[in-house]
Amino acid sequence: MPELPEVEVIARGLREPLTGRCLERVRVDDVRAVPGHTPEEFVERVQGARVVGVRRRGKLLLFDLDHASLAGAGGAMAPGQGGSVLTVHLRMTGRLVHGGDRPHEAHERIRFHLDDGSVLTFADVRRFGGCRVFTPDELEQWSFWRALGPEPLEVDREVFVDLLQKRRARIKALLLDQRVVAGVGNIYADESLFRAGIRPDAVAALVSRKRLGALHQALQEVLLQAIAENGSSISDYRTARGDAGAFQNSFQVYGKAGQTCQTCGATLCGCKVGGRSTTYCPHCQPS
DNA sequence: ACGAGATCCTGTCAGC
DNA sequence: TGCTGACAGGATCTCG
Repeated sequence: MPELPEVEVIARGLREPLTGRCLERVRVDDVRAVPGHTPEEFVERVQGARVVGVRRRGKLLLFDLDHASLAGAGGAMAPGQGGSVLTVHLRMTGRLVHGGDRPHEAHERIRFHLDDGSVLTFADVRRFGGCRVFTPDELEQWSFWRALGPEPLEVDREVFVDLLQKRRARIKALLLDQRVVAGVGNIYADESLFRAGIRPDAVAALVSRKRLGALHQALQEVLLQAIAENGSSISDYRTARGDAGAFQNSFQVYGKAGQTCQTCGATLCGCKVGGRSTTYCPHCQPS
Protein backbone atom coordinates (compact mmCIF):
# COMPACT_ATOMS: atom_id res chain seq x y z
CA MET A 1 0.00 0.00 0.00
CA PRO A 2 2.06 2.88 -1.28
CA GLU A 3 2.02 5.94 0.93
CA LEU A 4 4.10 9.11 0.74
CA PRO A 5 7.54 7.46 1.20
CA GLU A 6 6.87 4.72 -1.35
CA VAL A 7 5.56 7.19 -3.93
CA GLU A 8 8.53 9.49 -3.29
CA VAL A 9 10.96 6.60 -3.83
CA ILE A 10 9.18 5.66 -7.07
CA ALA A 11 9.27 9.28 -8.28
CA ARG A 12 12.99 9.55 -7.56
CA GLY A 13 13.65 6.25 -9.31
CA LEU A 14 11.74 7.25 -12.43
CA ARG A 15 12.96 10.84 -12.73
CA GLU A 16 16.32 10.08 -14.31
CA PRO A 17 15.32 7.32 -16.77
CA LEU A 18 12.05 8.97 -17.86
CA THR A 19 12.86 12.66 -18.15
CA GLY A 20 13.35 13.56 -21.78
CA ARG A 21 11.73 10.33 -23.01
CA CYS A 22 8.82 10.35 -25.42
CA LEU A 23 5.73 8.17 -24.78
CA GLU A 24 5.84 6.68 -28.24
CA ARG A 25 3.06 4.13 -27.94
CA VAL A 26 0.47 3.66 -25.18
CA ARG A 27 -1.92 0.76 -24.65
CA VAL A 28 -4.78 0.65 -22.13
CA ASP A 29 -6.07 -2.83 -21.23
CA ASP A 30 -8.58 -1.83 -18.56
CA VAL A 31 -11.09 1.03 -18.80
CA ARG A 32 -11.07 1.44 -15.05
CA ALA A 33 -7.35 2.19 -15.02
CA VAL A 34 -8.15 5.54 -16.66
CA PRO A 35 -11.08 6.96 -14.63
CA GLY A 36 -12.70 9.96 -16.23
CA HIS A 37 -11.40 8.99 -19.66
CA THR A 38 -12.20 6.52 -22.38
CA PRO A 39 -9.12 4.46 -23.23
CA GLU A 40 -9.08 6.08 -26.69
CA GLU A 41 -9.14 9.60 -25.30
CA PHE A 42 -6.47 8.78 -22.72
CA VAL A 43 -4.16 7.35 -25.37
CA GLU A 44 -4.77 10.30 -27.64
CA ARG A 45 -3.85 12.76 -24.92
CA VAL A 46 -0.58 11.14 -23.78
CA GLN A 47 0.74 9.31 -26.82
CA GLY A 48 3.55 11.20 -28.50
CA ALA A 49 4.16 13.49 -25.51
CA ARG A 50 7.57 13.98 -23.94
CA VAL A 51 8.18 13.61 -20.20
CA VAL A 52 9.77 16.79 -18.89
CA GLY A 53 9.42 16.18 -15.14
CA VAL A 54 8.47 13.62 -12.49
CA ARG A 55 6.96 14.87 -9.22
CA ARG A 56 5.00 13.72 -6.17
CA ARG A 57 2.16 15.40 -4.28
CA GLY A 58 0.75 13.41 -1.36
CA LYS A 59 0.34 9.87 -2.65
CA LEU A 60 -0.04 11.13 -6.20
CA LEU A 61 2.69 10.65 -8.79
CA LEU A 62 2.84 13.36 -11.48
CA PHE A 63 4.48 13.29 -14.89
CA ASP A 64 4.79 16.65 -16.59
CA LEU A 65 4.29 16.19 -20.32
CA ASP A 66 5.23 18.43 -23.20
CA HIS A 67 3.39 18.16 -26.51
CA ALA A 68 5.55 20.73 -28.26
CA SER A 69 7.13 18.13 -30.49
CA LEU A 70 3.65 17.32 -31.81
CA ALA A 71 2.97 20.92 -32.74
CA GLY A 72 5.41 20.76 -35.58
CA ALA A 73 8.82 22.19 -36.31
CA GLY A 74 8.26 25.41 -34.36
CA GLY A 75 10.25 24.14 -31.43
CA ALA A 76 10.55 27.14 -29.15
CA MET A 77 7.32 26.93 -27.17
CA ALA A 78 7.12 28.53 -23.76
CA PRO A 79 7.36 26.07 -20.84
CA GLY A 80 3.95 24.71 -19.91
CA GLN A 81 2.35 25.76 -23.18
CA GLY A 82 0.78 22.77 -24.82
CA GLY A 83 1.74 20.82 -21.72
CA SER A 84 -0.28 18.44 -19.61
CA VAL A 85 0.08 16.44 -16.44
CA LEU A 86 -0.28 12.67 -16.20
CA THR A 87 -1.26 11.65 -12.66
CA VAL A 88 -0.93 8.14 -11.27
CA HIS A 89 -2.54 7.00 -8.02
CA LEU A 90 -1.45 3.53 -6.92
CA ARG A 91 -4.05 3.24 -4.13
CA MET A 92 -3.75 -0.23 -2.61
CA THR A 93 -1.99 -2.54 -4.99
CA GLY A 94 -0.92 -0.41 -7.93
CA ARG A 95 2.59 -0.91 -9.24
CA LEU A 96 4.63 1.12 -11.69
CA VAL A 97 7.58 -0.71 -13.18
CA HIS A 98 10.12 0.56 -15.66
CA GLY A 99 12.49 -1.70 -17.54
CA GLY A 100 13.16 -3.43 -20.81
CA ASP A 101 10.41 -4.73 -23.07
CA ARG A 102 8.94 -7.86 -21.50
CA PRO A 103 5.86 -10.09 -21.65
CA HIS A 104 2.46 -8.85 -20.49
CA GLU A 105 2.46 -9.25 -16.72
CA ALA A 106 -0.41 -10.36 -14.49
CA HIS A 107 -2.91 -7.56 -13.80
CA GLU A 108 -1.17 -5.22 -16.21
CA ARG A 109 -3.55 -2.33 -17.03
CA ILE A 110 -1.50 0.20 -19.01
CA ARG A 111 1.72 -0.09 -20.99
CA PHE A 112 3.81 2.88 -22.12
CA HIS A 113 6.44 2.23 -24.79
CA LEU A 114 9.22 4.83 -24.59
CA ASP A 115 11.40 6.09 -27.42
CA ASP A 116 14.51 4.40 -26.02
CA GLY A 117 12.90 0.96 -26.32
CA SER A 118 12.11 0.68 -22.61
CA VAL A 119 8.64 0.05 -21.18
CA LEU A 120 6.71 1.52 -18.25
CA THR A 121 3.83 -0.62 -16.99
CA PHE A 122 1.01 0.15 -14.60
CA ALA A 123 -0.31 -3.03 -12.98
CA ASP A 124 -2.97 -3.21 -10.28
CA VAL A 125 -4.49 -6.34 -8.76
CA ARG A 126 -7.48 -4.72 -7.03
CA ARG A 127 -8.13 -2.09 -9.68
CA PHE A 128 -8.42 0.76 -7.21
CA GLY A 129 -5.60 2.78 -8.71
CA GLY A 130 -5.72 4.82 -11.87
CA CYS A 131 -4.12 7.26 -14.29
CA ARG A 132 -5.60 10.57 -15.43
CA VAL A 133 -4.43 13.33 -17.75
CA PHE A 134 -5.04 17.02 -17.14
CA THR A 135 -4.14 20.32 -18.68
CA PRO A 136 -2.64 22.57 -15.98
CA ASP A 137 -5.99 24.38 -15.75
CA GLU A 138 -7.96 21.14 -15.43
CA LEU A 139 -5.61 19.97 -12.70
CA GLU A 140 -6.25 23.13 -10.69
CA GLN A 141 -10.00 22.44 -10.98
CA TRP A 142 -9.77 18.78 -9.93
CA SER A 143 -11.59 18.51 -6.60
CA PHE A 144 -9.19 15.90 -5.21
CA TRP A 145 -6.18 18.05 -6.09
CA ARG A 146 -7.74 21.24 -4.71
CA ALA A 147 -8.65 19.57 -1.42
CA LEU A 148 -5.22 18.09 -0.67
CA GLY A 149 -3.78 19.27 2.62
CA PRO A 150 -0.19 20.38 3.15
CA GLU A 151 2.79 18.12 2.62
CA PRO A 152 3.69 16.63 6.04
CA LEU A 153 7.41 17.14 5.41
CA GLU A 154 6.90 20.82 4.63
CA VAL A 155 4.09 21.93 6.91
CA ASP A 156 5.06 24.28 9.71
CA ARG A 157 4.81 22.81 13.21
CA GLU A 158 2.38 25.44 14.50
CA VAL A 159 0.17 25.16 11.41
CA PHE A 160 0.05 21.37 11.87
CA VAL A 161 -0.85 21.68 15.56
CA ASP A 162 -3.58 24.26 14.81
CA LEU A 163 -5.00 22.04 12.07
CA LEU A 164 -5.50 19.14 14.48
CA GLN A 165 -6.42 20.98 17.63
CA LYS A 166 -9.60 22.49 16.25
CA ARG A 167 -10.99 19.06 15.32
CA ARG A 168 -13.05 16.66 17.40
CA ALA A 169 -12.47 13.58 15.25
CA ARG A 170 -10.11 10.86 16.41
CA ILE A 171 -6.55 11.78 15.69
CA LYS A 172 -5.70 8.80 13.51
CA ALA A 173 -8.74 9.40 11.30
CA LEU A 174 -7.45 12.94 10.75
CA LEU A 175 -3.95 11.77 9.83
CA LEU A 176 -5.52 9.47 7.24
CA ASP A 177 -7.63 12.30 5.81
CA GLN A 178 -5.73 13.64 2.78
CA ARG A 179 -7.43 17.01 3.22
CA VAL A 180 -5.68 17.43 6.58
CA VAL A 181 -2.21 16.29 5.52
CA ALA A 182 -1.41 14.72 2.16
CA GLY A 183 0.34 11.38 1.92
CA VAL A 184 -0.15 9.61 5.25
CA GLY A 185 -1.70 6.12 5.21
CA ASN A 186 -2.30 3.40 7.75
CA ILE A 187 1.33 2.39 8.28
CA TYR A 188 2.81 5.80 8.94
CA ALA A 189 -0.19 6.94 10.97
CA ASP A 190 0.26 4.05 13.42
CA GLU A 191 4.04 4.38 13.55
CA SER A 192 4.10 8.14 14.09
CA LEU A 193 1.40 8.01 16.78
CA PHE A 194 3.45 5.36 18.60
CA ARG A 195 6.57 7.50 18.47
CA ALA A 196 4.63 10.52 19.73
CA GLY A 197 2.99 8.53 22.55
CA ILE A 198 -0.57 9.32 21.45
CA ARG A 199 -3.42 6.81 21.39
CA PRO A 200 -4.84 6.55 17.86
CA ASP A 201 -8.42 6.90 19.13
CA ALA A 202 -7.76 10.08 21.10
CA VAL A 203 -9.97 13.04 20.17
CA ALA A 204 -7.56 15.46 18.48
CA ALA A 205 -8.88 18.53 20.27
CA LEU A 206 -8.19 16.90 23.64
CA VAL A 207 -4.50 16.18 22.91
CA SER A 208 -2.11 18.78 24.33
CA ARG A 209 -0.31 21.15 21.96
CA LYS A 210 2.96 19.76 23.25
CA ARG A 211 2.02 16.23 22.22
CA LEU A 212 0.70 17.40 18.85
CA GLY A 213 4.06 19.08 18.34
CA ALA A 214 5.73 15.78 19.17
CA LEU A 215 3.49 14.14 16.55
CA HIS A 216 4.64 16.65 13.94
CA GLN A 217 8.25 15.70 14.66
CA ALA A 218 7.54 11.96 14.87
CA LEU A 219 5.66 12.00 11.56
CA GLN A 220 8.51 13.77 9.79
CA GLU A 221 11.10 11.43 11.28
CA VAL A 222 9.15 8.31 10.33
CA LEU A 223 8.56 9.53 6.76
CA LEU A 224 12.20 10.54 6.25
CA GLN A 225 13.48 7.26 7.65
CA ALA A 226 11.09 5.30 5.43
CA ILE A 227 12.20 7.23 2.33
CA ALA A 228 15.84 6.57 3.26
CA GLU A 229 15.03 2.85 3.50
CA ASN A 230 13.23 2.76 0.14
CA GLY A 231 9.77 2.51 1.71
CA SER A 232 7.93 -0.45 3.22
CA SER A 233 7.22 -3.64 1.30
CA ILE A 234 4.25 -5.51 2.77
CA SER A 235 3.16 -7.48 -0.25
CA ASP A 236 2.76 -5.57 -3.49
CA TYR A 237 5.00 -2.57 -3.18
CA ARG A 238 8.22 -2.48 -5.15
CA THR A 239 10.38 0.41 -6.29
CA ALA A 240 10.20 1.31 -9.98
CA ARG A 241 13.21 -0.97 -10.53
CA GLY A 242 11.45 -3.87 -8.83
CA ASP A 243 13.33 -3.75 -5.52
CA ALA A 244 11.65 -4.26 -2.15
CA GLY A 245 11.82 -1.56 0.53
CA ALA A 246 13.23 -2.20 4.00
CA PHE A 247 11.24 0.00 6.37
CA GLN A 248 8.88 -2.88 7.23
CA ASN A 249 11.77 -4.17 9.36
CA SER A 250 11.56 -0.97 11.42
CA PHE A 251 7.84 -1.23 12.23
CA GLN A 252 7.24 -0.86 15.96
CA VAL A 253 3.46 -1.36 16.00
CA TYR A 254 1.94 -1.67 12.51
CA GLY A 255 0.59 -5.19 12.00
CA LYS A 256 1.95 -6.34 15.37
CA ALA A 257 -1.20 -6.59 17.52
CA GLY A 258 -0.77 -9.25 20.20
CA GLN A 259 3.01 -9.03 20.05
CA THR A 260 5.28 -7.53 22.69
CA CYS A 261 6.15 -3.82 22.64
CA GLN A 262 9.90 -3.55 22.08
CA THR A 263 10.01 -0.41 24.21
CA CYS A 264 8.17 -1.45 27.37
CA GLY A 265 7.25 -5.13 27.06
CA ALA A 266 3.47 -4.61 27.19
CA THR A 267 1.21 -6.49 24.77
CA LEU A 268 0.27 -4.37 21.75
CA CYS A 269 -3.48 -3.75 21.32
CA GLY A 270 -5.43 -4.05 18.08
CA CYS A 271 -8.62 -2.10 17.35
CA LYS A 272 -10.41 -0.23 14.56
CA VAL A 273 -10.15 3.52 14.10
CA GLY A 274 -11.81 5.14 11.13
CA GLY A 275 -12.61 1.67 9.83
CA ARG A 276 -8.90 0.84 9.62
CA SER A 277 -7.06 -1.81 11.58
CA THR A 278 -4.97 -0.07 14.18
CA THR A 279 -2.24 -1.16 16.57
CA TYR A 280 -0.94 0.73 19.59
CA CYS A 281 0.85 0.16 22.87
CA PRO A 282 -1.46 0.77 25.87
CA HIS A 283 1.55 1.67 28.02
CA CYS A 284 3.63 3.86 25.66
CA GLN A 285 0.52 5.57 24.24
CA PRO A 286 -1.52 6.27 27.38
CA SER A 287 -3.76 9.08 26.10
C1' DA B 1 -19.62 21.63 8.46
C1' DC B 2 -18.26 17.69 10.50
C1' DG B 3 -17.77 12.81 11.76
C1' DA B 4 -18.63 7.98 10.94
C1' DG B 5 -19.68 3.99 8.38
C1' DA B 6 -20.41 1.49 3.93
C1' DT B 7 -18.55 0.60 -0.53
C1' DC B 8 -15.46 -0.93 -4.21
C1' DC B 9 -12.02 -5.05 -5.53
C1' DT B 10 -9.49 -9.47 -5.48
C1' DG B 11 -5.79 -12.37 -3.49
C1' DT B 12 -4.71 -14.70 0.73
C1' DC B 13 -5.47 -17.27 4.65
C1' DA B 14 -7.94 -19.45 8.56
C1' DG B 15 -11.42 -22.64 9.70
C1' DC B 16 -14.47 -26.35 8.82
C1' DT C 1 -9.24 -31.52 -0.64
C1' DG C 2 -12.21 -27.93 -1.41
C1' DC C 3 -15.26 -24.55 -0.01
C1' DT C 4 -16.67 -20.31 2.63
C1' DG C 5 -16.01 -16.15 4.82
C1' DA C 6 -13.09 -12.68 6.87
C1' DC C 7 -9.63 -9.48 5.93
C1' DA C 8 -6.54 -5.97 3.82
C1' DG C 9 -7.31 -0.38 2.90
C1' DG C 10 -7.57 4.90 -0.08
C1' DA C 11 -10.84 7.62 -1.60
C1' DT C 12 -15.70 8.52 -2.24
C1' DC C 13 -20.37 8.47 -1.17
C1' DT C 14 -24.21 8.66 2.01
C1' DC C 15 -26.34 9.48 6.25
C1' DG C 16 -27.03 11.58 10.83
